[in-house]
Amino acid sequence: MPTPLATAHHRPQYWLMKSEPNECSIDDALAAPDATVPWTGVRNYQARNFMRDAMQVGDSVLFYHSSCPQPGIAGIARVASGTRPDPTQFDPASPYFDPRSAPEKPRWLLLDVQALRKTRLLALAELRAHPALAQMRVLQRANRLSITPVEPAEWDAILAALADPASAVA
DNA sequence: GCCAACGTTGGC
DNA sequence: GCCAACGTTGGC
Repeated sequence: MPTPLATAHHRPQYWLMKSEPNECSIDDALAAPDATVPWTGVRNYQARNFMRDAMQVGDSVLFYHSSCPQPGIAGIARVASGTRPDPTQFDPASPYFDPRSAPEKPRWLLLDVQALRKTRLLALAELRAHPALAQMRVLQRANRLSITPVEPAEWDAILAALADPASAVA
């Protein structure tokens, strides 16, 4: 799906990025130097194009834990660099190795993500139950994109839910 | 481990 | 360029 990029005013500035916590959890990201990790392993063209064409340094990121016992939003982060080739595509020992990609013509990109803080886990079920998030991209059925834009109103609703201890599940 | 959904591949 | 087969994602 094309993203409107014609004017800076309409460029998405909020994103949700999925990470498998047994690969890189919010704690892992916070423990990294400068709390910054290279976002390796994106192997989907749409997600790559978001990084390449739309995401900019300073954009806000919901750090989402996926493929784990407790999927949901686990922290807040920011885009910390522009894109560069993802070195794992050239590494035969990496699970992200892509034999069809050549260093002189890299197929896959990454950017740096800086973790800002850990939040309480805003579980997937809680996201689904929130009326303001009904249209949220990541909640649409069978969404497999690892990077999705987040609407400003959705961002606000999520931050409000994160800040509201009454809505926290013990 | 199951399986629905969807992206990618490759034969034609 | 079609489309069936295949692989992957990711919640459950």
